[in-house]
Amino acid sequence: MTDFSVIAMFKVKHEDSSAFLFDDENEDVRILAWTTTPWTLPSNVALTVGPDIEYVKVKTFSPYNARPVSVVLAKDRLSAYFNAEHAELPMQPFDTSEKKPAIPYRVVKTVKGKDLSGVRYEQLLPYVTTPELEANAFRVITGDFVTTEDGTGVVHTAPYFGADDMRVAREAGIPMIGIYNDQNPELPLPLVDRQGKFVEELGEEFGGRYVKAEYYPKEVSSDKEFKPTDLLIALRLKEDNKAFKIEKYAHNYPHCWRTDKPVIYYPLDSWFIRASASKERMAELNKTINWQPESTGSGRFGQWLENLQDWNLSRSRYWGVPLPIWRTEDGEEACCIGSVEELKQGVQQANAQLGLNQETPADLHRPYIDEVVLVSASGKPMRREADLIDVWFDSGAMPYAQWHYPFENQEVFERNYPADFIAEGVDQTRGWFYTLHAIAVMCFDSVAYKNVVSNGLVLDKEGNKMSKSKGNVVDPFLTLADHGADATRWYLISNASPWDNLKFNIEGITETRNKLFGTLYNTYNFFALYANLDGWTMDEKHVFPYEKRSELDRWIISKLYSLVDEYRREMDQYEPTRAARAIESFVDDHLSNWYVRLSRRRFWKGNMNDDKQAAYQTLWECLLVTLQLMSSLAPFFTDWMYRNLTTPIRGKAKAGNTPLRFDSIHLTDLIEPDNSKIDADLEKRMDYAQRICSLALSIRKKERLRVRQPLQKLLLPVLDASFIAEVDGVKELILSEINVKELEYVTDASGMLKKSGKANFKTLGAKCGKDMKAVAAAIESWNDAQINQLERDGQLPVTVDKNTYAITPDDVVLKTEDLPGWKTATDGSITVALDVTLNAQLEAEGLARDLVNRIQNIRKDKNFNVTDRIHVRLEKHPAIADAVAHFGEYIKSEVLADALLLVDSVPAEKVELNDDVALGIDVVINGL
RNA sequence: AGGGCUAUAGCUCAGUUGGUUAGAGCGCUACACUGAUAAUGUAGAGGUCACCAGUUCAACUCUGGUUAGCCCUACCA
Repeated sequence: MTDFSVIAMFKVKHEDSSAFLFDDENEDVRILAWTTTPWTLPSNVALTVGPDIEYVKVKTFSPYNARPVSVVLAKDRLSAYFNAEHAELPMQPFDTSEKKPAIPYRVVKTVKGKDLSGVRYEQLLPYVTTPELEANAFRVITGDFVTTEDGTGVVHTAPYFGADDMRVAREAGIPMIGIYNDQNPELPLPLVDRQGKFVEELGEEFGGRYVKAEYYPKEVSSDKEFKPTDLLIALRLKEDNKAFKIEKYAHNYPHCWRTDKPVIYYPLDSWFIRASASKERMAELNKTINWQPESTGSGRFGQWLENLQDWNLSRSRYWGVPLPIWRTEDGEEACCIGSVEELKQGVQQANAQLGLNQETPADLHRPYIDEVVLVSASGKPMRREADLIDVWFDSGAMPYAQWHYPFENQEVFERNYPADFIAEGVDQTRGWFYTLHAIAVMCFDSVAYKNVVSNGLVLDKEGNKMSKSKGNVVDPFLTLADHGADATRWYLISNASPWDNLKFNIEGITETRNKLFGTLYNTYNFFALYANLDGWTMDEKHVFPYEKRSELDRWIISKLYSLVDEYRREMDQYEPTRAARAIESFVDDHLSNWYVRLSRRRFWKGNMNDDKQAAYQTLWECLLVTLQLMSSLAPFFTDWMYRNLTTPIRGKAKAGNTPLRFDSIHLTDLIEPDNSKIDADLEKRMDYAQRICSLALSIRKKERLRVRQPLQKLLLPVLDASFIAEVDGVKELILSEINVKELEYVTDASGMLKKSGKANFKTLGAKCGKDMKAVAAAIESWNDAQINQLERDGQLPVTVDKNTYAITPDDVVLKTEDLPGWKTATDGSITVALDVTLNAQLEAEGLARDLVNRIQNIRKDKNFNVTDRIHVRLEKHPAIADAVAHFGEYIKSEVLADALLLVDSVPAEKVELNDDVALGIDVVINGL
């Protein structure tokens, strides 16, 4: 807002203590002080200077009337008010009729702020004064908050209207200015009343005027002749030769959030809780609370506790909890009521002693409670203090109030206190988090909560705060209606840690839905399709033994229980985002993309047998446990799927009292960790398998060799014997996944292996220090012979300058170089080479698989049932002759064909088999 | 003004006690696979790790400073 600001000239009194500022007794010396609130000037009692700031005395002429004057202001502010070009002008009065007069000046003295301390001046607007003020106020004091960023470096100090002012004035022993009356023998009333009007003592000119223009009714303040009080004061000062400069000044000023009018700071009597007395204990106990993020607890909250001020409880309002404090009129005696029972006794006592006929009000709020009169120890009536208690006290008292503790429910309270966990916005650090803590520490010497998450804000997708005026608010109800609660919840938690601000993007919810929920749904759908066909249900009493399950089954079970571990660990540490991401990775990368993809055949091939049983049980367990882990974040989706998976066996489970007896997933017990199901070696083996497959597929891609085309051999250069044993465990899996016939290890013995070394910077760094770079270069230049020597001897010396280092195998990362003449690919320490040569046998098999694929596509196009048996007729073509001859039975079993015939022509459209071959394929259901 | 958080690919985010090819998903492009098919895989393009200085053999990582965004508290004489 824009206000009239004024630089007032405070006339220094000529005394012994100020003599250094005067050249002679008649010199007019003024101290300049700036204010944007001229209405506080009648309340001025002191001028505050920075003790170490330099001030200058400047001889010049008063800008409004050209009278000689000497002004004091901060040296740094000189250039703001004096044009350096005018420092040389002859010292004579300027012409006041000029619009922009050149005002001559001379800097004649420089002093430190602390030297000015104690200098007395004449009261600027002497409407109200007392002998005490005359003796002790109206002088210069020092304060550390003074700056020279704006104004004059001298702060006009009116203790009633500013906390800093109040503090420095008190420290300096400046008395209060104001109106004394019978009700206020100690503390005078301020010169502005609670309506925002100057008191009558300010005379006809100002008495009764609102100090802010906004407080006037619109019809008054909009009048052309209307002048705001700030301006009237400025003009009064100008007329009296007390103003140095008057101008409009735009600044931030606090406004009431309801009326949008400027507020004024106003001194009020208040009741405080002496929180500062227990700040050490609060800080101490705070250290036992697990803050998430930690920095809010130690930083924002911890530092706030260290500088803790007393807690002002009083609020001048009507609705709320009344302060339970009664005082005698003279304030000598007081009591604080602690319960309804005490109040009743107090009322009875007062009735008896004061001859009253009061009843204890059933409603303890205003206005009823205000009517209650109690009696003091000496027999005087006591009335309630009119104020209410800060509503934040209510929030902090919540743990006790909710149980009406200590009057009732002691047991349930003690069982549940302190709280295990609370969460609120980080903006509540000084609100709820504090009030809970303060009350707990002061009343119970305890924390109120053991764990706390202070969550960040939800911003719009650009990172701006959502606000109605900007129109960037996302409607939560629409979002939930459109995208569902589960995907929304999951997105909120998985996208960013709760304590980070979240850039909310609706597309992120779609991504979550497709990626996690879509994949899980697909996996479930796949499972349900075949489980229904086979009429399979889980039998909790006959779990297929884990040790008899396949490598792949045991692997995904191991992954699952590793996930259980990780989930519990992260959740225990209040890291829900990490827990959610671990689940996402399991579902997408491991369960769907590896386990199901590689296991599909087991579900649809053949009749029920041990392997199929194991596959069903494994996938079923993975789904169920995953759902359970997800259930707190995605309550609806998981419950729906849980019931789909378990409803058929509910009766049996209830009868047998097994874990699945519960109708809802939210009633089940969270799965316990089970280390016996975790096999780290197996997980490592499978990791090798995944990487090896990925490498082989990338070679196929480069060489344009489709996966249906079988290849003869995969070569795997190996660096140590354990690698062979590990890969052997997953060999079959690799070969079938990449459609290769055999896997061959390439070792030193083959003579094909060419190795190179690279420095392991981590181990070598500590060993070699400055010579690191030279040593690393030496290692990279090693030839096979040197590397073999290292492996044989367990060490190899490298000399740099005069230092010799014994390099051990741990210091070197070995890798194999590409095998000349082979197609290779490398990922870290793993290299694979693929034999890409084809022969007639391999080509025929590849074509057979192409045929299977085409026939399957036709089955699908024709919407055949997956169990339908068929007859197939193929148009004769030389390209497929070998394939049909050698792989006819294979084709038939794959496509559930009872007959596969080669005929001259078929009544069907030609199907493209590859770039060169197209032929007619006729597929009909057997018996039709 | 003080305190706190954040800054990495077009977007959303990972990145362990500093260690040498900085990753993922989405999006884009190409290809493949397919009895999960409105699904899936592989590959490609895409980075001054906000900026500056310091410590170190080595800094996205540690220290100091700067800038920008946000939050809290105070003040705005």
